[in-house]
Amino acid sequence: MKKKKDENTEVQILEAAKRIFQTKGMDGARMQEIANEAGINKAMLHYYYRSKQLLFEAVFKNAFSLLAPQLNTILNDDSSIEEKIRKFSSNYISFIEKHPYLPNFIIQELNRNPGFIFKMEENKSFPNLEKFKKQVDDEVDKGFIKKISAPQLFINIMSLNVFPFVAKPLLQNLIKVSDEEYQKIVEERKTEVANFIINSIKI
Amino acid sequence: MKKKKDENTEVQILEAAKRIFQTKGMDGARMQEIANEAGINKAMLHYYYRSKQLLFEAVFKNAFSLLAPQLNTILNDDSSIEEKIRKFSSNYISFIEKHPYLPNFIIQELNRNPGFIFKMEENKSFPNLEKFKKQVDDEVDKGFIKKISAPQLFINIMSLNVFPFVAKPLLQNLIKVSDEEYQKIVEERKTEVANFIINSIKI
DNA sequence: ATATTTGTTAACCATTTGGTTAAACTATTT
DNA sequence: AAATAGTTTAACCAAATGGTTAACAAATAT
Repeated sequence: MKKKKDENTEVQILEAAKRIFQTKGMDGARMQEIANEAGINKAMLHYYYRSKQLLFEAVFKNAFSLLAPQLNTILNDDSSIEEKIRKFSSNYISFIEKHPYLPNFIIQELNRNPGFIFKMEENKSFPNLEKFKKQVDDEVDKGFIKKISAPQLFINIMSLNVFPFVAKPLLQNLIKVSDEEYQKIVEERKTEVANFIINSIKI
Repeated sequence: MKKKKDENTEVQILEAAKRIFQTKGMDGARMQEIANEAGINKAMLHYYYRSKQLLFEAVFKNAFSLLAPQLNTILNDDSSIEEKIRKFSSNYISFIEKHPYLPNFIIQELNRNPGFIFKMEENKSFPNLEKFKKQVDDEVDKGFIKKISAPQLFINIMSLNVFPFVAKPLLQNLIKVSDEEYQKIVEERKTEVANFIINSIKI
């Protein structure tokens, strides 16, 4: 076997670590397994990332920085609340279909270690609710939408969009449908969710 | 130290295991930690439950059997859809406030091992959606509520009620509130969620 | 060309971990 | 009270695990 300076060994490790950590979580993942997945020696993981903890943090930050911009769609954007809800619901579901393990990974690891989110807050692209809050209050005042607090509306939007992915194994078995049927239901939700929310808040 | 046949050593182990498994998950939990929590020797865990896997399954089944009856409230009950939604949202949030780790535990472990739910399905109290489905279709036909499919409505109800607990570390930091304020917001949701849903589906 | 830095590996190491064992202790049966 | 069955413990064990080391190879600098 030849050895060559492979500029992206570091990247390959991160990609492999992403796959393993996102499916097995920090505790369930094994360094050896990540090395195998990357097709390299275990010592390389430590050479590039020092420890399991640091490698994990690199993966987590990476995952979070994918999710954050999605949230900003709904928060910092000049369209109306109604437009935002439609755009977000459709975009977000499409986005997660491309990264199915992402929401669960983030939620699971934040529950394991809630203090972890503070490391994310430093990031300048950390989602900020201020603008959304002002806008909701404003549209309520002007009588465009029914009275609702911005945090509650935000929680509702997130819940309806994210939960079906996070709880897929449970929901799918409760409503007793195949993978394909569940997939179809989720697909429908790209418009269904927005309609449901707007129905509820419109005057 | 005196030894006495303690009829509930087995129960104490289960209680300790519940606390540890529900906070750390299967992979993060350590048998020694469970033994310490129960105040007994590690060998006892194996004496009563054979292996970590079996102890875990006992805990999981126990947790699931707490949750299942809550779901049946909404599924097999003779009140109207509207009443069901109000009752469920209020009851369920109260219930989880008493068992805060439960939903996350179940969801996390089902994601780790989706095949696991089949072991639950055998249980006769496993929630069944048939009645709810009929009822929704019926009320839609009669024009009591807007057109919506039962699975979508069910997913919406579950999402709005469960997600705020599962994603607490994330949501709380996004809307930037203290523990007490978040707690207050969740409390409000006992009625807020039901109103939100009913607003959306009522004619 | 040669020295030096960077990348890579196999072998190794200390600790942790789930699980076992054999003996002791307690309760129950005879 | 002696035998038996059930409960508990300390000590032990093998495998797994995160991490290190020393030697070697490739690329880069001198």
